[in-house]
Amino acid sequence: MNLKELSSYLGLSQTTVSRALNGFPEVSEKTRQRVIEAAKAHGYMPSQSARGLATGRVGAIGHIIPLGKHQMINPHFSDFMAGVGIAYADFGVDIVMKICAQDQELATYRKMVKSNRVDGFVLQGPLVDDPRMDLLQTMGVPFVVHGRSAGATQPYNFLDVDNEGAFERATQFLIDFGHRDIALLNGLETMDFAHKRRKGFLTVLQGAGIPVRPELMFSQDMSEVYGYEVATNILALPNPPSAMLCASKLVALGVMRAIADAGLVAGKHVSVVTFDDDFGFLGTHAAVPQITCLRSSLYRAGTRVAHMMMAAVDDPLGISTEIWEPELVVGKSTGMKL
Amino acid sequence: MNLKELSSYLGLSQTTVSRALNGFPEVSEKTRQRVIEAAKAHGYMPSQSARGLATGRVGAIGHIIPLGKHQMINPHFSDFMAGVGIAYADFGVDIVMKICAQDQELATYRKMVKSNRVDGFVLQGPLVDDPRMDLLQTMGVPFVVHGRSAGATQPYNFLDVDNEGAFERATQFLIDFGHRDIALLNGLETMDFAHKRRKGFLTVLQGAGIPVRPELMFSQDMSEVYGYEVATNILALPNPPSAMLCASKLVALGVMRAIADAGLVAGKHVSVVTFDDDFGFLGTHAAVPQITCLRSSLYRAGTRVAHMMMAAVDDPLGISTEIWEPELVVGKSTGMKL
DNA sequence: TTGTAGGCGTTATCAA
DNA sequence: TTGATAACGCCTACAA
Repeated sequence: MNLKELSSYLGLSQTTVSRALNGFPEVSEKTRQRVIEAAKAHGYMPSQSARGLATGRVGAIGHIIPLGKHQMINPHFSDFMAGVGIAYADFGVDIVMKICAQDQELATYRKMVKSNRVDGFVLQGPLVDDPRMDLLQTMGVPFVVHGRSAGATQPYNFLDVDNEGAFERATQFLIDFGHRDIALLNGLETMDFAHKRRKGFLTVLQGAGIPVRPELMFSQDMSEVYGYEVATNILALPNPPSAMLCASKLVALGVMRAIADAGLVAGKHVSVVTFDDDFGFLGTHAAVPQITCLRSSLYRAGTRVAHMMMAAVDDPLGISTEIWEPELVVGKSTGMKL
Repeated sequence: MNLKELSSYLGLSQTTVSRALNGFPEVSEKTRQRVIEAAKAHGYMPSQSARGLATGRVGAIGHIIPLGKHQMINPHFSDFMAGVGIAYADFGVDIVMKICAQDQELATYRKMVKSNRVDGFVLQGPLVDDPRMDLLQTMGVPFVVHGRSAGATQPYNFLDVDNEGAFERATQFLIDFGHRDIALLNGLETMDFAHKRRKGFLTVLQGAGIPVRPELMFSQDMSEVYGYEVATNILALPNPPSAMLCASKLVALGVMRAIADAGLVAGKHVSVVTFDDDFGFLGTHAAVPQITCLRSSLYRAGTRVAHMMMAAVDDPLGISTEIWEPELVVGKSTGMKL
């Protein structure tokens, strides 16, 4: 059933039916009701291709996932996407997801724009210097960044957590407990978020006059194994750290395992603080409810970004930015330095 | 740049340019080259909306993810999607991903079909009795199932692993080691794969004349915590199992943790076998390389399903089915019953 | 308040 | 081998 059939069935013009369905004010309420009912009864839905062609809006937002950056195979990503997807549903918008080889990323953006596949993009995992913003800005396509990019030259829409401030607070929190030898198990520092966390960490250390120990600073893809191996190694140092600051709960889980394996107790012999993106499938809440963390919901970030995206499509010129402050949740993994 | 502009630039008709670009044989090689070069130079890409309207093919496959079934927030899902996505790229096809509330699932399929959003669907996580197949079959939409559904009435395209056979082998493997008290930590048995695994498990137990102990059989959403808690409980039984069969590496990780916490050694005091979907982000290979497992790659399954999907779109009547046999990889988590 | 007619960018049919 | 021309299904001035 298409518009033509539906309207001839109703004895109305396509125009009137279209207007009735799209909520135009000039249609009489009586006609509108009749149209809406008939549409529902016959299961009429406008063809997205036709509508896209006519309006220039295709009702889809692009999410491009370069494989090999571990974005896809990664719970942080999934949780965020769930939030985005649920919010899009309210707008009748779809996710067009494109998974591509890493070196095809920019080309993929270009193709999707040229072929008019989407009305805009959500960018995830921004780097310190990220070429995507420039590309999309010169192409004139609306986009929203989850995170920020320190190297950006023009204003752009973004939603970020205050990574720098969060790690300042966490570091200060540990210092207040008397810790001076603090390890940093950061994410990859080409990523903007990790760059900012490192910055926050160093700012507070230096402010407190604590010498930086580069051998306690790590920057890697976040995984359980990474946490386990690094923690195992540094706990075996002649002068081991008394506290560890982790970039992800995944990493912290590995750290906790290493601490246990070393016969130590977290919160007593070693303090652990982690950034907690608060995701569900590992059941980490139940497993290790006790880790002190900076918490921010990726799911909620996703829904918010989706709303910002819709606004950006409606008004390509307006810029909106948001920075969220993570909550510091004190658990049992932190305590006074022995 | 659109077709009209490109063709007038070339001094050719739109028809000829379109034909040249789409590989029609009647175009002279010389013209074709000229067209292809100009198209590349100007970055021309056909509008998908227009093409979709003209051909009826929109170049997109639907993946509908009901939230709350833990599909999205789940590494099994991600790994499979990565494979699918990479394979689609070769066909110039996109994933249209729709995340919806659980009770909206069937309605969402209907809407996407009616609005002509996609050329077909990939179905994941089929239940023993799954209404989706019937729906899509009556709507006449091509689809491929990753997995199977025992309750299906009509033939359909699917790719599955031999879950029943795999668990038969695993169970026999443990029995051969002298184990008789074997726990089953299965996935949710409304899911077809879990149903089949249970069946395989029971078949072999009964064939060997080993009494079934229902208090050692569990069926839940697969997570680390599930494995940990169940294993902790059953190891404390007066008559604990000497072996455990897990539905997922996530579950097995929890089991291993519980075994360690109980001061036992896997492969010595307790044998553990797991289904291993072989995903990467947890770095489980490095962390626990030793668990005996039935292994099958979700990523490869994804690429295969994508190819089957493309074939199904080209020939909506042809049915193709595939069943893969997982590999039994013997690790150190299994040994003779003490 | 409703209808007519043209256009969105392709592909497909038919003729040259 | 190429080119007019008519769809594809919808939206939207403009007219009534």
